[in-house]
Amino acid sequence: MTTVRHADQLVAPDEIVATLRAAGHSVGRTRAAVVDAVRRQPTAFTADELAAAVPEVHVSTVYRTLGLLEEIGAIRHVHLSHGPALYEHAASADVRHLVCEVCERHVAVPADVFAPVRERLAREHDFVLDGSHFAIVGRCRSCAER
Amino acid sequence: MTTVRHADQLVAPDEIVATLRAAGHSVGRTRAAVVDAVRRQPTAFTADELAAAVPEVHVSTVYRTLGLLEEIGAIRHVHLSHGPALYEHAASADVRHLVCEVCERHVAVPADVFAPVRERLAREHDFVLDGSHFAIVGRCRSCAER
DNA sequence: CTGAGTGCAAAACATTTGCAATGTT
DNA sequence: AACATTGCAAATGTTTTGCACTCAG
Repeated sequence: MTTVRHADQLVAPDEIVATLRAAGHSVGRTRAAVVDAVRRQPTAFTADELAAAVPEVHVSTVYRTLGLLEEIGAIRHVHLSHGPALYEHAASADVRHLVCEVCERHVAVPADVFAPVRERLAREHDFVLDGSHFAIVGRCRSCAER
Repeated sequence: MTTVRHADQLVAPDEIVATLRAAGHSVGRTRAAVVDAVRRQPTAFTADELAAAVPEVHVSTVYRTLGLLEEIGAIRHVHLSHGPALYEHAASADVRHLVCEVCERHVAVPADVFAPVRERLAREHDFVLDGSHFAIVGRCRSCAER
């Protein structure tokens, strides 16, 4: 199982900063540095990885900025099974994350794979499936074979 | 959305204790009390709820016992979105848990609802879906309407 | 008697929060 | 100056663990 990485979605230099300002937030060096680091991350990254990329910024600030970026819709986060949340650029393709509960590796698959269950759950159980915020857990081939 | 509760699966008085002994574990009053409390719980319960039912037993012991019961296959646990894990009698029907990410309520639906995706994920992505250990997250009708 | 089981305190982990200090506009 | 943003330390909530003590077989 290979970890699929979506096409790198590097948002234009200050698009995020612009949105931030438009929403009435101030952007000083600290915040600018975090935003910049976000842009430089591969599509899926943890808060910790991001924090490591900006050692001069305190972790709690990283979390706060991440929350803010999520609020303005620049990024979003998914929870894999256990462990830290994964952040991704909101612009990334409409994918669902599959995580192997054994080896923890994950793959992204097109969201429409779930269309049939989605429809059935909606029709028969009044339930709107949302595979975007929590990963779909299972086992990758090699781990399933054991 | 109503919280479906499976038929109460009260395992025979000392069936669990018997299995425990058969597996070479000793069962004193503490462990017996926890096992008894497990039997008295409705199908899905949290470690905390169980602990509350046996105030004389330390929480860490409750967790250890829960782990042991899981090891011998008497119970199993599911992770709803956030918050504590839900334990359930292993004997309960083959269901999958749907959790509303807004109101946190959950419903159990027959596992076969997922058969089509299961098959497709297996075929096209070498991935064995396991909806039994982590809940399927989405929104219940009333929360989805907002 | 001897190993399994238990209580307690403390750690683990990811994330959040209160507050005072600092920076931005 | 006025208000938003930060760093830091401490809290959060769930679960685990090390260790010394106690109990079951």
